[in-house]
Amino acid sequence: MDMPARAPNRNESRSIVRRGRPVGDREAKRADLLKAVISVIAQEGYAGASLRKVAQRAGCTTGAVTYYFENKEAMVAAVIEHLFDQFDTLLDFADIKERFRRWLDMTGADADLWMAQFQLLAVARHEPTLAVIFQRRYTRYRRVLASNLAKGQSEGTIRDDISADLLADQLSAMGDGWMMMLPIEPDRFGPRRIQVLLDAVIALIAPPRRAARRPRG
Amino acid sequence: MDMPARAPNRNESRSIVRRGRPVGDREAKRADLLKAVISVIAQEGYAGASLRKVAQRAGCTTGAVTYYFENKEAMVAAVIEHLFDQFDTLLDFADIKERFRRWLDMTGADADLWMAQFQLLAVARHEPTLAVIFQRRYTRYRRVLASNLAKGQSEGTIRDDISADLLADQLSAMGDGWMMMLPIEPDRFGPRRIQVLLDAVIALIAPPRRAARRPRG
Amino acid sequence: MDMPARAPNRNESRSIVRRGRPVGDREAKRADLLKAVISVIAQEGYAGASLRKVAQRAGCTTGAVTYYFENKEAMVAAVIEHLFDQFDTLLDFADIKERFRRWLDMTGADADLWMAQFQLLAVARHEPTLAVIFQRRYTRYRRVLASNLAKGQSEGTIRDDISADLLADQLSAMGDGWMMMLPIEPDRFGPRRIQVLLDAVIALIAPPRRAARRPRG
Amino acid sequence: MDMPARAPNRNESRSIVRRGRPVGDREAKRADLLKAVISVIAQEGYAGASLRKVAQRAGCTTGAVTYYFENKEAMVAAVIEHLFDQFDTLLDFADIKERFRRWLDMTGADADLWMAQFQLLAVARHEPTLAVIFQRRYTRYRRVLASNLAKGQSEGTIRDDISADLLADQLSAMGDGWMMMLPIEPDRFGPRRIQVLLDAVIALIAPPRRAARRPRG
DNA sequence: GATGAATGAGGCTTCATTCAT
DNA sequence: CATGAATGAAGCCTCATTCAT
Repeated sequence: MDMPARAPNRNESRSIVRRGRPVGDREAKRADLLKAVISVIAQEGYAGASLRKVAQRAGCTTGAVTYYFENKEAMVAAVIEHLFDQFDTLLDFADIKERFRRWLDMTGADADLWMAQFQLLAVARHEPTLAVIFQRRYTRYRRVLASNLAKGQSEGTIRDDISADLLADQLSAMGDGWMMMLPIEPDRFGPRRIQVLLDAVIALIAPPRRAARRPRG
Repeated sequence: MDMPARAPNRNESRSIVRRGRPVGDREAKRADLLKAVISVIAQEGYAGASLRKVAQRAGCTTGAVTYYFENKEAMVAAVIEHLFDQFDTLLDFADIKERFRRWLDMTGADADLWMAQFQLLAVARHEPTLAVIFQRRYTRYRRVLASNLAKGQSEGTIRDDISADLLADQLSAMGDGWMMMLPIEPDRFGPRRIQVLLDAVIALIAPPRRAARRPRG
Repeated sequence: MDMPARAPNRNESRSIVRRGRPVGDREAKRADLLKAVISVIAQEGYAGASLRKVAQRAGCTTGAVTYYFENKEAMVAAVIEHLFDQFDTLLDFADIKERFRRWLDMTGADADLWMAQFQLLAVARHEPTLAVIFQRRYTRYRRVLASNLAKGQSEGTIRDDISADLLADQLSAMGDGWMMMLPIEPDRFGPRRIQVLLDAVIALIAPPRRAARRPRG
Repeated sequence: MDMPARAPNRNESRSIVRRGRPVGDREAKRADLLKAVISVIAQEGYAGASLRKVAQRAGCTTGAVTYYFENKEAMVAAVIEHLFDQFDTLLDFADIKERFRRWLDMTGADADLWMAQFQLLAVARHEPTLAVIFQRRYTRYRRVLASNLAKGQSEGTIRDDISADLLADQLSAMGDGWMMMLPIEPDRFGPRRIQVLLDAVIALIAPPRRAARRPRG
């Protein structure tokens, strides 16, 4: 029988332990936990993101984590959805330059988001459940991006010799590639360098300059 | 112990090999093990790449693996070097189109290499020892790529309104981004689609059309 | 990365810990473990038979147990087979009385066997893998018992108004029932009482006295 | 706390029930919970009978279970008493054949009772508190059975060469043995086979035929 | 030179239990 | 009355690593 030894009397129990039903709002606590997970994954890698460590960072016990998430897998899935929710806010900025600006800001301020995203992408490769989420949300992301680019093309601010669809694909991949290298070569991604990279992207997708008319004599 | 802990680069190791003497089973066995590691990482993810599984795939015992590699970390380091050795062969093709062609081939034939590379990149994020290797070899890779692009610029086959250095950075990132999504959305990367993507890249870095518009006129 | 902190140097390690390849015979050690499992199950019940406790009783670590048995389930399956192997030795005694005598002895000396058997039977109810083993071996057991009884019937030492098959079924069930109550009411199963019970069984399956004398006429 | 920890026997509880007042939801809810526990134990085994699952099946929260039962142990004890209350109804049928008939019916209709009984018997082996209950109630059960058999002996319908006490013991064990195998080999216990088994039992305890031929003359 | 038995830490999960609300 | 958030121990298992043979 797996009845553990009697729980100690109240006198015996650790003095400060808080038991019983606490106040908190369920959703709020869940959000806190998600933040803790992202933070741990970003800073210690997915392999280091044990439930214990997550609980520790969130300031609760392991049991609490498994109380809010059925599974580790479910927890990670929730994290991925949460991350995309954050990234989707980028899409609200129709202007392509403004969006890159925002992106730039996030790289600095919410670096954890990118780090975690990258780690999870690697994990998702072998976890079909997670892969499905990535497919769904990435597809949506690229679709919006493409439609923005198409608008830019019709306005003449984006080159139109490459379809908006392909451009979206290329830009998305480029962003991912940087996100990927960012943690490995942080020195390469100081604010100034990022600015330069973004400018180059703008140039890359700009319509052929009129200047191009006389480049070579 | 008289065996080297770190896997020397190919260049270094070549030079130390005793001339007249057969290279011995040691190096061969090590190479077999490296292949096994890559295969396991590619197919089961880094998390699934236990020494046991590696040994199993290589058809030997766990002891053998720890005998040939001082450490798991040392083993992984050796794998990374090995992977870059493979990728470096891409750089032998000076022509940009030809290189993309090769890249395309590798994506299909040696898909394991990409998968493993991606997995290890994620791991390296939190393993300074491994991160250093990536920095060193990536930098070298981009330098060669940039010099190739510079040559293309001077020959007028590559647009020169963006510095070769930045172009190399962008292309490298784009390639990484695709490598990253390839395992997640394999359907998006059928041979035909890849062809289209590569054509678009060529267009992206080509000199502005006007030049292209009236070569035939 | 889940490389644990470096293992401590030999100097630091616990003084008496034995590492490296030991001498023992694989099968012998496995048998020892099986005995430990039976002992634990018998004395603490199946619920109390944690791998930890088994290892403790066997004088090794938990890891060792999982080294010898792929699973807890596999371990339990091995135990069941082992138990039936022991019980099968009972079948070597063709004479019905002699067999009961042996059975009596086992009840006293190897009481652990019965206790464990009972516990495992309860568990098997909800573990198909284990249930299959019980079915197979119980069927075999009853078949041999029935053939022994049939021989007794043809020799006139066993009543023949009930088929040997049914008698085997009844006796087997009766034995199981006692095995079941034995741990609950040990006081009811002292040597003397068991003797009485067995005598009663002999009487139960003996040919009707008068009828045997002048069968039908 | 003013609620009773142990579940009183039916007889006892009946007497304490306040006369004029409605029995209240409390007892009803408790009974519902008991049914849920039995159902869970029968279908998932004792190991699977967590408080959570019980609550789930009863359609209430975990807290409710611990509210109605001081302990898991107390809950289980209540279940055992409840089970014996059910079985005791068998004893109301003095006629031996009629009782077996009833027994047969229960095997089919209330199979859960047997399954749970068996599971709990295994658990009780190592839980003195529970074992005591089994001893008390089993003893009572056998006493009534023996007195019934003694009556049969005096009426000449039961063989009298074996004491009623021993016969009760044997029959009880046989029944337990079948109960034990029933979940393991359900195929062996179809309605027809059970009928045959019961007939054989009747034959087993019947007086030697010759006597039966000329009953009392 | 190679093996593989054994270790022990740590990961995920389940569970009975407590108690503020 | 009744709930359900939170606890913390324990269970099973996997793994990198060590080392006698």
